Amino acid sequence: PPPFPSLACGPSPHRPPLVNISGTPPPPDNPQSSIMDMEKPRLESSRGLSAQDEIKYRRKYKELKKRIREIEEENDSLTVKLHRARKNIQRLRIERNFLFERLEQTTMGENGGNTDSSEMSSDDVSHDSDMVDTTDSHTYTPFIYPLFLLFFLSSCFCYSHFFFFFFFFSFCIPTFISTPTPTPTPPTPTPPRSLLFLLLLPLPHPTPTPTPTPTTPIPTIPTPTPTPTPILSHILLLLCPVYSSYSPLFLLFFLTPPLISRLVSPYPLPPLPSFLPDQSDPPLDEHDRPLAGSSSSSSHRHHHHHHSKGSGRGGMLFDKSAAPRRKKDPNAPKRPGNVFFLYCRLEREKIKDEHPGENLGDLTKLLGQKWKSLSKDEKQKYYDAYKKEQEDWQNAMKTYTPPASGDKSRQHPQHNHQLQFAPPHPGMGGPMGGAPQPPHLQPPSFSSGFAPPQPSSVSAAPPPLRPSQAGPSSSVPPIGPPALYHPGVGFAQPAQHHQLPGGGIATTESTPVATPSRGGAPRGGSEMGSNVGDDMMDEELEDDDDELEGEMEEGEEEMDELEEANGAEEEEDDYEGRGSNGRNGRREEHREDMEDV
DNA sequence: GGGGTGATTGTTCAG
DNA sequence: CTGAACAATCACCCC
Repeated sequence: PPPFPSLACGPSPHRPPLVNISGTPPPPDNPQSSIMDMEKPRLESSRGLSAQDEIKYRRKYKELKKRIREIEEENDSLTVKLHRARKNIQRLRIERNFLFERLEQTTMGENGGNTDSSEMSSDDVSHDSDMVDTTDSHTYTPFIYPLFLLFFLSSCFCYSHFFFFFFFFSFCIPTFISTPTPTPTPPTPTPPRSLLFLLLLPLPHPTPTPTPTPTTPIPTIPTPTPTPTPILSHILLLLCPVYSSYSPLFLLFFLTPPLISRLVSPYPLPPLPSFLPDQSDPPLDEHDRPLAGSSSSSSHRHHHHHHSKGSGRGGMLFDKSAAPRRKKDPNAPKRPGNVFFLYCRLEREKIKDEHPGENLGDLTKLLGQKWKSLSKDEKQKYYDAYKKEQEDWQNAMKTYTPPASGDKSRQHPQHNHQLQFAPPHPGMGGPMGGAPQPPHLQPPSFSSGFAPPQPSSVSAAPPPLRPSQAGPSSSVPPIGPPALYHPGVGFAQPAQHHQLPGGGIATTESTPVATPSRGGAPRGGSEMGSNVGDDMMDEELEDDDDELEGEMEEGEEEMDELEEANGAEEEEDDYEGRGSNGRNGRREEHREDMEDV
C-alpha cells in the first residue's frame, strides 16, 4: 500500500492498524524523519500548491505524528500485558506441578507399585510445556472434574435442589481437596465430614460396594472409615440435570467453598440445612393451601403456569412461583386498567387513522409517546373519565361477593374502598386527590365483617409492637444464641399480630409454627454446630478449612481454565436447558422425581 | 380455532 | 421497597 495515502487523497484520515499483528518489523526507526523525507519531495514537486494546502499538510503531519506516538504507547502497554500474562501462565504451571507431585505421592503411598501412572506422571512433569493440553484431564482429577463440570453446568442452567448442591460440596469437594498427606499424623477419629453429611440423605444407607470402575484410572482417595459408597454420590450427581438449580446463589457458594464446608458441618446434624429452598418448601406450600379450605389448588397452579408468559422468574434467587399470585376470579368485575389505558381506548382509533400501516404495537408506542407529551390540563379530562370508571368498578365490587375460600386476607383489598388512584398533581382530584394515607398509618380495617384479632393471644405478648411492624417479619426467630431461642415464645408473636381479616388468623397461626421449625431452629442448630459443639472437633475443622482455603483457590483457578475451555459447550447446554419446554415441565418432573427418591 | 406475543403506562399485590 | 402481574387492544403467528 502507499505509505501515506492520505497525503495524496486529501484530508480524509486513513488510520493505520493499531497493532502490528503480523510481527513484521515496523517500517522505519524514525517514522517522523521518514515522513519528512517523503513529504519534502512531494511538497517540492507540488511547489505550485497554495499556502493553504501547505498548512493543511503541516496539520496532517502533526496529526500523524501524534497518532504514531499513541500507537507506540499502546504497543508498549500491550507488551507489558503480554509479559504479565506469560508470567501468570508460568506461575500456574508451577502450581500445577506442585499439586501434581502431591497427588503422585499420595497415589504411590496408597498402592506403592503402580508404576504405570507414576511413569506417566513423571513424564508429564518433565514435559512441562505439554501438560497444559495433555494432562489436565487425567492426572490428578480423574473423575472429579467431570462431575464438577457436570454439576456446574447443570446447576447453572436448570432447576434443582440446593440439596444436591450441598451434597456435592460436602462430598466431592472435600474429597477432591483434602488428599491425605503422607505425614505420620494418626488419622483423626472423626470420619470425614463428607461421609457424615451422607447421613443427611433421606435415603436408606446402601450396602458398601467397592467401586473399581474402569473409567477411574486413579483410585479414589482412601478414607479411614468404611465408605458408604461413593457410587451413591455418583448416582445422585448424575441426577443433577434433573435436580439442578438455576440460581445465582450457586455462584456465590461456588466462590466460597470453605463457607460451604462450614455450613454443612455435621456437628450436630440438622435434619436439613434450613436455608435451603429445598423440596420441602413448594410441596408444603401446596400442602397448606388445601388446608386453608381451597379445593382449587390444582387449577390454581395450572392457571398460574398458564399466565406466567415465560417471563424471567427463573432468575430469582428463590423461585417465587412456589407462592404464586392468588387466582383471580373470572366473574369478578374487571379492573378498569389505568388512565393511560383509557386514553388508549379513546385515541387508538384516531391514531390508527393517522397511521394506517402501523401494527398495534407501534401504535401503542406512539400512544405512549403522545400520552407523555400531553400536558396536565390535557390529561385532566382523561383522569376525570378514569375516576368515573373507578367509581363504577368500585360500585360493582360492592355488589360482588367473592367465592368462599379459606384465605381471603388480601384477595380483594378494594373492599376497603381505598382507591389509590392519584392524579398527577396533589389537590387536583377532590376527595380522591388527596395524598392517600400510607397503609401503615391507616387504622386496621375490619369493615368487611371480619373478626378482629383475638385478645387471648395478645395477652401473652411481650412488649406490644405497632401493628405496622408486626407481620411476616416478626416470625423471624430472634437473633442471638440459638440455645436461648424458645419456639414457644418465638411463635407466640406471629400469631398475636396477624390482624389479617378472615380466616387469616386460623391459617396464619399454623404457618408460623411450621416456618421457624424449618427456618429458624435448624439454622440455629447449624450455627450451634460450629459455636457450641465440641471445641476440639471444631478446631480441627477450622484448621482443616484453613488448609482447604488455600488449596481451594488453586482449584478454582483450574476450574476457571476449564470453564473457559468449555465455554462453547456451556452455551449449547444453555440452549438446551431453556428450551421451549420451559421450566414448568421441568419443575413438575423434578418434583415427581424427588418424591420418588 | 384457540391461544400466545408484542408494545405501552399506571395500579395492585406479594414478598 | 421491589418486581411481577394485570388491565385494553388486535394483527400476527404458531400449534
